[in-house]
Amino acid sequence: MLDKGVPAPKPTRIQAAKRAQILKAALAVFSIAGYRAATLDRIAEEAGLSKASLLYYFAGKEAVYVAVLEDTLAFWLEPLAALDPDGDPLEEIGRYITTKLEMSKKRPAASRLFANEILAGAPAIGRFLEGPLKDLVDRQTAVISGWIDEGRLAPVDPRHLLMMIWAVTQHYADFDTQVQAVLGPGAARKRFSVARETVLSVLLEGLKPRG
Amino acid sequence: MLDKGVPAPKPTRIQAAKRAQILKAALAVFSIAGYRAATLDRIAEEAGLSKASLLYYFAGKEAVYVAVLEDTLAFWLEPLAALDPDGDPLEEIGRYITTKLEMSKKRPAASRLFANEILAGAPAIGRFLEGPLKDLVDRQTAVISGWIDEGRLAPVDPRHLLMMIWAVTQHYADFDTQVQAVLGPGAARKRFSVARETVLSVLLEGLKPRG
DNA sequence: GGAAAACTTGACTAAATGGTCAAATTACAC
DNA sequence: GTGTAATTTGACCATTTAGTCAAGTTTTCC
Repeated sequence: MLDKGVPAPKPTRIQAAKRAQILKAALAVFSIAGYRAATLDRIAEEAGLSKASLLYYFAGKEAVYVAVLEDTLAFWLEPLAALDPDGDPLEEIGRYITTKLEMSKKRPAASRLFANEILAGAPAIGRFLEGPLKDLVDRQTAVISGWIDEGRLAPVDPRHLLMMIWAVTQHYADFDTQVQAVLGPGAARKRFSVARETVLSVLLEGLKPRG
Repeated sequence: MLDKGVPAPKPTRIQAAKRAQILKAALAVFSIAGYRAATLDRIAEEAGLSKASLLYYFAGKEAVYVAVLEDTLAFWLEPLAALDPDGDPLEEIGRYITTKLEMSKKRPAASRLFANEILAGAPAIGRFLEGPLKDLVDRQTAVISGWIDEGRLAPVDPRHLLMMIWAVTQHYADFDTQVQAVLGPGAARKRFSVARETVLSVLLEGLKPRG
């Protein structure tokens, strides 16, 4: 997005490797601390190089941040694009919920990174939200609306349905501290499997076409 | 909690007024920026006094932050404590959801303040989560479990049910930027009323006792 | 093996920011 | 009104941190 100068010189093997290394470290640090509290020194340490060296690969703190966001966005939205219009509605939505919960479990840093960014008012990805994200949501809500029109799903607002699913699934990544505190040390271990059962049970039952 | 020295001298009328004024400004600033990005200069400006003056009323940045959190916590949890064991389960839960959504609409700063704090790992209120909050949740999940045992509610894990409700309702405060971007300028105006309909419809239907 | 390019970093600068303090101003009790 | 306590703040200090740079080291390519 805002990488190289004009003619985009080919990146060396070392550049690719180091940039990936830095992005991994940056995700870890930004997702825990947020943009402002994260420091380049901390990211450099996590990536195993000096701050000056880090700044040889990225133009500045903001450039690192934007790169991490872009690097993670596509991955995070992938499952939504995978909704199959020809599949069974409840199965498709159930699979989407399961996948999103699995992602919250395995890649909580990605979810927290976005949570921090959106909470701060989405200064870096505001355009993305209004553009590509809205487009994807428009497309997939059309699929859901189709299912509703065919009477295979309860009639609810498809956009807000998606938001409910995002809210519930990402909650287990973003607010894990609270989840674990409230569940207590015993139940915290199984939190993701019980969450899956509960969420699937309530949402799928609530979405069944009404007699 | 960590206010005065030993004998707790009586606060003047001016002190009470100024502290309230500062807390209001601090909520606005902390909730948007998070702890680290918020500056005392910004809070002082918002409160209409100098930074030095602000520090006459509070021991330091952290003291202001803790005071704001404490000031907001009880208010935020109030509706949960109001669940009536003798009421109709679906009505009680529906009222809880409606109240929480209403709070997200009217006091989004409070929700965002907690979201930032929990995302950062709850450094300031970790003890509160494990203590008073967990106790309240334990008490109210017992109420819900009672309803389930009586067959008046679908059998779901009551703790995760509460988390679903928190997730969905607070989402509309914490992620409002995303919500508005995805809904588009037209639908954003009515977002809270459509959210209420959708959330109530899906969750209450999903919680009806199963035949 | 040598030169050029790519890479690395310690030392530095400038800006932001939490916090201190002494001096000035205001509020209040009598 | 006068004196004391409460309040206010400009000026200042110390620390943190993003970003620069020149001087070195390593890699690459012939």
